[in-house]
Amino acid sequence: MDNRERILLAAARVYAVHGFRGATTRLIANEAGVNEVTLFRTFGSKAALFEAMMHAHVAATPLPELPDAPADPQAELTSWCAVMMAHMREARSIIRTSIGEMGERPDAALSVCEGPSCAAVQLTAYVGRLRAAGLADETADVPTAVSMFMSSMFGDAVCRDIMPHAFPQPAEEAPARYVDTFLRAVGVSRAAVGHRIKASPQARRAAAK
Amino acid sequence: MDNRERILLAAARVYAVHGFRGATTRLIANEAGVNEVTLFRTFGSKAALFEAMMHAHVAATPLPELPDAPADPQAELTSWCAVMMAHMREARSIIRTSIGEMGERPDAALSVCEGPSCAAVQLTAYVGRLRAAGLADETADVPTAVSMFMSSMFGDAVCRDIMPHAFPQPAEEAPARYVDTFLRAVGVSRAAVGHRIKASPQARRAAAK
DNA sequence: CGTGCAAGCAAGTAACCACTTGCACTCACG
DNA sequence: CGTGAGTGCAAGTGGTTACTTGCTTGCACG
Repeated sequence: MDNRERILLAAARVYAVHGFRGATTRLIANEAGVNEVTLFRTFGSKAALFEAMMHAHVAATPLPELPDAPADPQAELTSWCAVMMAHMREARSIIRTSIGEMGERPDAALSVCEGPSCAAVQLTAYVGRLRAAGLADETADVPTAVSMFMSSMFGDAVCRDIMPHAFPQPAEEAPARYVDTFLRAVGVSRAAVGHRIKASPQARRAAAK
Repeated sequence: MDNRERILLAAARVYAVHGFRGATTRLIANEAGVNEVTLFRTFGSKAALFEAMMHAHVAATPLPELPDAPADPQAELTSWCAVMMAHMREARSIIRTSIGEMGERPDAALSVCEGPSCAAVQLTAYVGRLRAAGLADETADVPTAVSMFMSSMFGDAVCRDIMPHAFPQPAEEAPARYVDTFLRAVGVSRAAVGHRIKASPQARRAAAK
């Protein structure tokens, strides 16, 4: 691992705890085990360093995907949700700090919210496919359900460690429970899914993969 | 309005934008229209000023209450939810900043989360009363539903202004829609409520108030 | 061997910060 | 009128911060 990478990782760690103002170049250099001057020679300025850090961070976390042809919504959504939450939980300190600095540095917060935004679009499209396949209730308030589901995932991943009493179920059970409640809200019952999967050639094809 | 109050309000405004480190005593004094020295003579130190500011802030926002005897869950929860969200939305900048400084100043974040925590307890108790009155499904996963509902309210109130696309419904419709989805999740249908209210003397008493 | 590049080290600079001190002013209250 | 509390103003203190400069060291490569 070269110095550049070491500094980027150290900057992320220090930023997560102390914020932009509190993350002094001295602290970062110590954490990275390099001389403070090296930091300036490599990145030019503190601001440039943090820009590079944010960019590297979002580039390193790819979104999970939802299948084009839904076969088992409960299982597919649960694993998708678990991966999303794991990503967000891992970055929770950086997310919190970035959101907290929204007033001073909007760019950081916006780049952090990019991932969840794309995920919401993905999820909405997936529910659209469920509907097209006749698996979801046509009258459900899908936008509201999606937004509540995303809020729950985000809130759990980012806040569980600081206010654990707000999340009664154990962390490993949470994705399945959120998905369960979400599916009920958009009118996808287990019975209906089992019934339709047998009836729908599209779903049968997907399940056969 | 005396100087002390003026400084407290100015401190809240500056803190909401710049955070603890960024909220310099000079900035606060300018914002309050007083001399910087007055700030130190009144509060002693910057830390003491912010402690007083946080204390004054939580003392100034009382929680809304849910009725002891549920009569119209949909209406009661919607107005409760609207008041809660209005409170949180008004303090959203301070909430964001405090949460962002969790790593450095845990006290601030915890005092900010105090209100929503009490609200969750209130809500859970209310659903318990719905169950006791035979108005809610005994098999529903109430803790998960409550936690998702709280996350949705919190997320909407705190994040809607910075990522509006994540909240598709207009702000004024959101409480009713969240409550609707929540009630479905805990098995309270409008039909069942109407039916049981006529049958339950407890509910009739409450409705007569 | 010599050349050049990357890195460390020591020191310094200009700005900013929380906080202090000393003095002058004002104004209600006796 | 006098006194004391509350405030403003100017200046300063010690510490921290981002960033710079000048010099030295180690090491790969021709």
